Amino acid sequence: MGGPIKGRTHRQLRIDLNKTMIASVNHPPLATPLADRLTAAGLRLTAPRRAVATVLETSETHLAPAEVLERARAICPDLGRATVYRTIDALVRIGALRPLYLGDGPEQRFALAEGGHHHLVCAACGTVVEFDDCPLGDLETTLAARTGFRIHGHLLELFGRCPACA
Amino acid sequence: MGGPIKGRTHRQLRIDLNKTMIASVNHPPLATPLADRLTAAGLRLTAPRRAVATVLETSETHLAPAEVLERARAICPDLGRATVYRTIDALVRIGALRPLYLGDGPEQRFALAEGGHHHLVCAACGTVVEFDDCPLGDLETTLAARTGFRIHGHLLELFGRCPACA
DNA sequence: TTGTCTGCAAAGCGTTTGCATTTCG
DNA sequence: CGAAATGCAAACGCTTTGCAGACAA
Repeated sequence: MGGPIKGRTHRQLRIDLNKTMIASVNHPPLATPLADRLTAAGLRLTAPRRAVATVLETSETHLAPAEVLERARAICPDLGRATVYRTIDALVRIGALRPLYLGDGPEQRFALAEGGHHHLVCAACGTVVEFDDCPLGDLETTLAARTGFRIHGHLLELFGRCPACA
Repeated sequence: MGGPIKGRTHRQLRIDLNKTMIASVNHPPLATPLADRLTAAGLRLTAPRRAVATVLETSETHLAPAEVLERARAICPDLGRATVYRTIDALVRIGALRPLYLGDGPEQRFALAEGGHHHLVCAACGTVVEFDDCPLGDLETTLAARTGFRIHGHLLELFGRCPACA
């Protein structure tokens, strides 16, 4: 039977490759608060939205809607599921948040759109190693000029097998 | 009301940046047939699996399970939904296929794991521009050496707004 | 032959929607 | 005050699972 893809857990490690990395350090995002992004986009800033924004901004990992709901309820107890989805939708459309897929279940996960996200994903066990630096500054510039896109950030996922699964 | 993220369609364009691109051309994957990968992994090669593998290999775009089912039925008429999901699961776990998210609906999409996939995604309308070259060869090598991962391929998604939506 | 794989249909569950009410501006 | 946003709960639709039969090796 097709094995349980679900068996894979959502683990995230973080490594610092500064010493061995190429160049062009990508400093962490300035993290203009998501709340500001909402108002700047002409959307109303409500308590539920503020709670969702705060959770997304302060999380160390890439959250799924259910996790956002759970954590945000600590700030805004009456928060409803639907509002979480709707707020995330809004943030994605404004370009403040971006969807991503880490391969450990059918739920969607999100990350701040600003800056870059770099993952090393194990196809077998779902382990995700995150690293901070990457040499994509030039590419972003080139592509922006060439295509007319306004680029907010990027996601780089290297896919393979971790030492334990290889 | 939270706008319909669904309103965004799954469009894919393709551009050739050879002329303006940096260097390090990433030649297309050798595409060891997916069917071979299955047998190599000790899995049985059945007609349904062969059909799914063929569809995934020959598609120009990144398919969702429902699309794979539809197309594969042209080859294997009795193919069932469950088998498509199970086969995709198997392919992901052996590292031949990789999940990805393009932001235009809740369904998962997949791409061959070998080689690279490079997208320029518009946060507003969901348009995806695909490009073929990227300068990540060195990074893959460095990371593989540093982390012990065996890297099959990568996904690079630049997130922003297309000219029309900006 | 035998354990794997398949199709079917039901179950599961993450996401979306309708609507009356509340809230921001 | 008027439009936008919210919560609830039902509706949806994609994905997974149980099982008996079919099939690769």
